[in-house]
Amino acid sequence: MGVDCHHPESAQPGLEGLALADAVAAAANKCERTRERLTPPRRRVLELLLEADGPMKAYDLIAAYGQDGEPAKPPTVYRALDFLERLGFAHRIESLNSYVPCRMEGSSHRAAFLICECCGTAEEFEPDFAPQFAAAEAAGYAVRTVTLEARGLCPACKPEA
Amino acid sequence: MGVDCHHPESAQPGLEGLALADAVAAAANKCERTRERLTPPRRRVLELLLEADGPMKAYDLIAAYGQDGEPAKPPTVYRALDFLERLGFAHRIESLNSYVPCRMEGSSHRAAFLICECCGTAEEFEPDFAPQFAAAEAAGYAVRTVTLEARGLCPACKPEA
DNA sequence: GCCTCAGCGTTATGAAATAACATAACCAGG
DNA sequence: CCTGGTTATGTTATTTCATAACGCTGAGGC
Repeated sequence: MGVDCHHPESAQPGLEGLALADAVAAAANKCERTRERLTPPRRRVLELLLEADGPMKAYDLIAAYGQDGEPAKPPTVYRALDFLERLGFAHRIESLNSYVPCRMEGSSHRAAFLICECCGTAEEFEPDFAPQFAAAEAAGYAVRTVTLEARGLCPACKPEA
Repeated sequence: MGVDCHHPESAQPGLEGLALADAVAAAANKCERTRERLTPPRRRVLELLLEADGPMKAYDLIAAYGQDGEPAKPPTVYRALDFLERLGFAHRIESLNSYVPCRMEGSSHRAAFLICECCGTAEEFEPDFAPQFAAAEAAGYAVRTVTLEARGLCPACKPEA
C-alpha cells in the first residue's frame, strides 16, 4: 500500500471450503426471501470477494472470473457488483476503488471501514453516526446513506505493538 | 445528479472579484509562513476551485485551465491538486471523483461532506469523529485520516420544504 | 559559482467505468 | 400454453480518470 511494509500480506483470510459454501448459501437464502435472483455471474463475483484476502479491484475480479482463466467482460462484473451492493452483500471502498464482501450481520445502507495503509486490509465496523446525523439534520439535510473510511495502521502494522 | 431534479443548478456560488482575490491571498500567506510555494499552476487550480459553483472534476479543471481556452496537461492539474490537498486548501470527494476548495477555517486531515444527490452541491461540515475514533482505538488501530461522505438531499431539494 | 532538488512540461500509457444495443431467461395474465 | 413485459446477460466500443517516465528549469543552500 501507500507505505512500504515488511509485514506479511493481509491479516484478513478469505473463506474457503465449507465456510465459503455457507456464506454463499446464506446469501442465496436471503435472495429467495426477497424475490431477488442470485444469478451465476452474481454468485461468481460474490464467491471471488469472499475468497479474497482483502479488498479486490474490479479488474482483479474481471481477471479472476473464469475458472479456466478466461476473464469476464467488464460490464458483467460491474453489474454484479451493483447488485451485490444494492442487496448489501458487498461494499465499495471509494478511496481504494475496491470492493469487499459485507462482514456485518444486519445489512444496512451504512458502511464504515478501518483501512490499513501498510498491509491493505480493510476492516468493516459498525459505525455510530449519531453526531454526524444530528449535524446533518440540523443543517436541513435529509441523509440517505453515509460512508466513512478511516485510514491508518492496523494493530499488526503499528510500530510499537 | 443521480436523481432527476427540477431545481436550479447548485446553491453554492463560487467566489469572484475581491472575495476570490482575498481567498487566494490568504492561501499565499499561509504558504509563505510554512515555506511552501504557491506556484502558478497551483494558484491557477486553486482559483478555478474557488470560482466554481460546486465540486469540479479533474478534467473540468484541465479544460478550464488556460485563460485562452487552452487546456492543461493532466499531470499539471493532478500535481496541483496533490499539493492543495496536502496543504489543506482542497479536498477530494471520493464518491464523486471531484474536488472542492476547503471551506473550513482550521485545516486538518479530516473532511466531511453532505452531498446533495439532487443538485450536486457538496457542503463541508466540521465532523465530530469521537465515537468512530473510540471504536478504532478500541480495535487497536492508529487512525491517521478520516473521510466521511453523507449523501442525501439538501434543504433546497427536499420534497416538502 | 555550483550543486541539489522540488517543481514543471511533455509524451505516452495504464486503470476504472460506462454507453449502447442485441439476445436470452423469467414469470404473470389471459 | 403463449405472449408480452420485465429483468438479466453478452458483446463491442468508448469514455473517464489517473499516473509513469524523462528531461529541463529555477530557487536556495553551501
